[in-house]
Amino acid sequence: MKKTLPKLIVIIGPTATGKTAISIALAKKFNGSVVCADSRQVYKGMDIGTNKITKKEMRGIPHYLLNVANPKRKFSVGQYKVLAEKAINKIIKQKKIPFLVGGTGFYIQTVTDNLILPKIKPDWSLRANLEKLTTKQLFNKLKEVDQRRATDIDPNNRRRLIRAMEIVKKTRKPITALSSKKPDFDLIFIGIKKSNEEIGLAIQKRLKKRLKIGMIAEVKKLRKQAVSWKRLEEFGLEYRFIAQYLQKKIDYKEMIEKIQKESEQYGKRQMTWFKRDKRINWIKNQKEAQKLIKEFLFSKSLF
RNA sequence: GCCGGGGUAGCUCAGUGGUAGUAGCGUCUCUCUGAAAAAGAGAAGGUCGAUGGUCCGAUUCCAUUCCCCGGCA
Repeated sequence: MKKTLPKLIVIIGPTATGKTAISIALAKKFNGSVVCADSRQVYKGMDIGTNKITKKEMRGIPHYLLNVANPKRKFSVGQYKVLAEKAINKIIKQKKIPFLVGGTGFYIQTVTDNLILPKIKPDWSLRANLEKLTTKQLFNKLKEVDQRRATDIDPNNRRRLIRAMEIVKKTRKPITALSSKKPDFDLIFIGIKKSNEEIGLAIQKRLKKRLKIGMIAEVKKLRKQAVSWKRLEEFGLEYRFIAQYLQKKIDYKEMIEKIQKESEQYGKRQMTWFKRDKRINWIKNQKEAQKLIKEFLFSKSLF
């Protein structure tokens, strides 16, 4: 007898496709709570710039994994996975349906595929040291200490090389094969797809609106809270270019153009990630999603 | 109208008498196990404004012509 896993509904899609609106409607309909999967919305005080849902827009649906990190500190997938699973289990205990909603593919995958991440936290001073080596040196070093990982890693990708070295140095042994456990949930993936043109227009519209309601002021406020310019640059998109604008490195028009363009590119990159996952049911509208979820939740399992 | 600068990849520009550049940006494809709005890889695009001439050979030299920019009038 196969034990039945708790159900998890995953809603993904690139930026500006209306994930938020659809997820609220669906959560309302199916007694759900939302777990956000967005690598920037986890930070406190980053609301307008990340397009974070407002209290009002939630319409009473509980949201988890928003505002769980301090923007001055670095947050990462490892932390995300722990917190997200905790939230999902809490929702299940309340006899509600968890909706995992967001655009950060890696964060989502870590939960849906139950990836086993090496339990080594980032060590920023070690990384700074390794950063001094050339890419080739890093790769050769890794080959010495961990043959296996050296065969499947991208030898040009310094960031990955450094991470791999970090793990070996801390554990003092080679990295075990990358792996995942059996998933903890019965999953359905719903993807919201739109044309690049539609996305471009939606980005434009929402950018205009957010500038009006104080997106620049939000960045100034973060600065007052001692978030460095460098840190703001790291966040990318609106935070990066507003920071550059406030430092007079670019003018207002340029700021808008860059946010627009890079947001569009970001959306395409998100699609590159999502396209690989054949489990995703791509939908055009809310109705299709509703139908899929209804079947998923109520039809008797055939196994 | 005169003087000067320019018209080469979607854009900004390199460049050379023997049919153009590993250029930057963009575009497309892709990778992805603790920075993921991150980081990395690959590919496709021009026949060098137009016409005529010199030359074995012109994108490169010459002439004419069209267009753009700056200055003078």
